[in-house]
Amino acid sequence: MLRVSRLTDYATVVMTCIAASPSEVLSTAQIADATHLELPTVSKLLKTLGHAGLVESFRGVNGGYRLARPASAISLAEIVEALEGPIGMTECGVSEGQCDRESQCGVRGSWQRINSVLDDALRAVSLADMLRPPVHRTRVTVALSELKGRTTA
Amino acid sequence: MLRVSRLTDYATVVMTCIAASPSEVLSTAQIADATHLELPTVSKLLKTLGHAGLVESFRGVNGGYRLARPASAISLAEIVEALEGPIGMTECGVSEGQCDRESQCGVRGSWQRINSVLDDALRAVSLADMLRPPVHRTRVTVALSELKGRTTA
DNA sequence: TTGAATCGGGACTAAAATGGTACTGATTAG
DNA sequence: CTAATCAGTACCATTTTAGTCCCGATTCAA
Repeated sequence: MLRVSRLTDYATVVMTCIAASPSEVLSTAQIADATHLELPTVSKLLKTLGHAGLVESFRGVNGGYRLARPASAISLAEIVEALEGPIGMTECGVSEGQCDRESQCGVRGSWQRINSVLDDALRAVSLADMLRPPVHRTRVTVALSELKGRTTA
Repeated sequence: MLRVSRLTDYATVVMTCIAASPSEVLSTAQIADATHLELPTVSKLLKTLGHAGLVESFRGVNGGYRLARPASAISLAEIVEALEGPIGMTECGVSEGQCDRESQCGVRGSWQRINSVLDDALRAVSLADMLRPPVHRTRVTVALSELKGRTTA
């Protein structure tokens, strides 16, 4: 099964939880409580998300976290990248010459194409989309038509 | 980084290698040599691919492997599924109630949508596509327009 | 000024997945 | 009958991942 790490999965839940109360500063404890995740885990996630510039932190009493930008301006891709680094499904890009046949180039090219499709799909889903009930969502469709235009060349 | 396991990556290389010599029976040793992968690793991969019905095996002297179907009828998705099971990026489907808010439903829905895009993209790339040089490939484009039609509803 | 609440950063541990290896048995061709 | 080859299983080492803990820094408020 292709997968995203469990922490990344959690991160989307945490981000959605924060997005559900915009303009409120939520403490780690509140978020952990609401999401039913362990507090140290949530803390670690928020630290990472903060480094990525996705949430703002406030120290001291009544401190906590808030979205750094409106939910509509934060994409699923950014959350994934914050936790896992650049989006990609293989390590072809880094490791060299494990198969020097011309066929291998085709393999690499195909994977890169898959990566690109996935990346665009992730980029097309915003945090605001994730807040909405799962029906009648249309942003992915929009993204795919853009994508079609782009890859037709 | 989102990823597919290294073995899955290897499997695509092995499959492409076999596809490059259609109607020939290649031994594990030949394939290992051509792909620069360890022989036991290739052996393990081929067994798995055989179970999935993607390659045919022949025992005994001059035995080996051959594609079970034409390369154009084998998709990247099938290779991935053979190695990793059903395609999906999260385990939301199995684990229950880790977050009982309505927001969580949005998260799950979004991930399922991503899964679907990815699945379709993988299904749109055939082994024959991977044999071709990486320029002027058009199948993904075709697939995306189909996909657009499908998700527009 | 003091203390409590809270984030920040890093180190650490335990568990799981992964990749790779070895060995033994079954099958087939010559 | 023998050598070549696939089939199956069990095993081990390494890496990655998840999760926890600790302590310092910061802020608010009494």
